[in-house]
Amino acid sequence: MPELPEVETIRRELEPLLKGRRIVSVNVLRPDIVGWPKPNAFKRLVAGLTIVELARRGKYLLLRLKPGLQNAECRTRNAEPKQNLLVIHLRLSGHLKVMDSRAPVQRFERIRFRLSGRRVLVFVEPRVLGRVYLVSEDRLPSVLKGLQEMGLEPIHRDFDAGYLKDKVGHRRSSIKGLLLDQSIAAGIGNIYSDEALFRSGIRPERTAHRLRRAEYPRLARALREVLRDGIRHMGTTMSDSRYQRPKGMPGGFQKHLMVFDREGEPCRVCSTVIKSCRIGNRTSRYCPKCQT
DNA sequence: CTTGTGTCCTGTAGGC
DNA sequence: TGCCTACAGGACACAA
Repeated sequence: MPELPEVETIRRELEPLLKGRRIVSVNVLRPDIVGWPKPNAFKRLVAGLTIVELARRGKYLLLRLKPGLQNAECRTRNAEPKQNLLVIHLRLSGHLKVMDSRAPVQRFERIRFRLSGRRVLVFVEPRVLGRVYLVSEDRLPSVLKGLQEMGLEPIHRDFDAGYLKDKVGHRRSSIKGLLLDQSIAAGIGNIYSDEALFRSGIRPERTAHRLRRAEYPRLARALREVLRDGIRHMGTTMSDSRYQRPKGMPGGFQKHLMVFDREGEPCRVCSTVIKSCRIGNRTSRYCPKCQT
């Protein structure tokens, strides 16, 4: 469930807890979670590096690392290509916790990073779809194609009606499906696409190339605003979702959802019953009256 | 290039 | 009560 607002909230809350800490060692409980390189190399290369900064691109969390300065071991390590980014993707159910180093193994714990200062960073991921990668900045495009081909984030200043029309104006699939494509609008998932389509009055199954000219600015604006609102409320925590902030707190945007997870309930604007439909193997919710 | 479909993986909700 | 199936979701591989 983590989409851009959830990952951004995690980034903001994690940064003060992780910045300046050294990764002492790594415990990999589920090797499948390590996307690159092989788990053993991952463990060896990440140990000893210091976290200097947390960044985010779409739904990817990026921990910028630098070699430790004092020990001699680092000089030999510098001869290898510099592995300076720890990339984490939470996929559907992943979350990150910073805890005391004595904390017991968590339910669904997949990886534990032991940190300086008696802390640990724990990656909890029930569905084992999330991934961690250790890459150098220059190899990022070849290892993580999704990051390389990522489109603009709707909160980027250049994301506007013109950009959106260029990307989807000629395409014949549903606008909903296209909004989930990270090469078009980075960071959008099922929740925020449904909400943005509601706000712009567009039905999810509408074919992109048949959108009217006036609908592009509305959609671009709705995407931008729904993400900003999501960030402001620190993300969406559904009753059945595992999204939580690093200290276990829920987000607050679920109280503001207009359509997502509301099928069968009355529209908050016009009281019409919210409907749902399947688009490319995903569920989409909309108001039949407010959205045309 | 574009589009749709299946897969990864596991817990949980709902049906019977 | 307990078993079974469907479903959830993001990214990507693959076929048409």
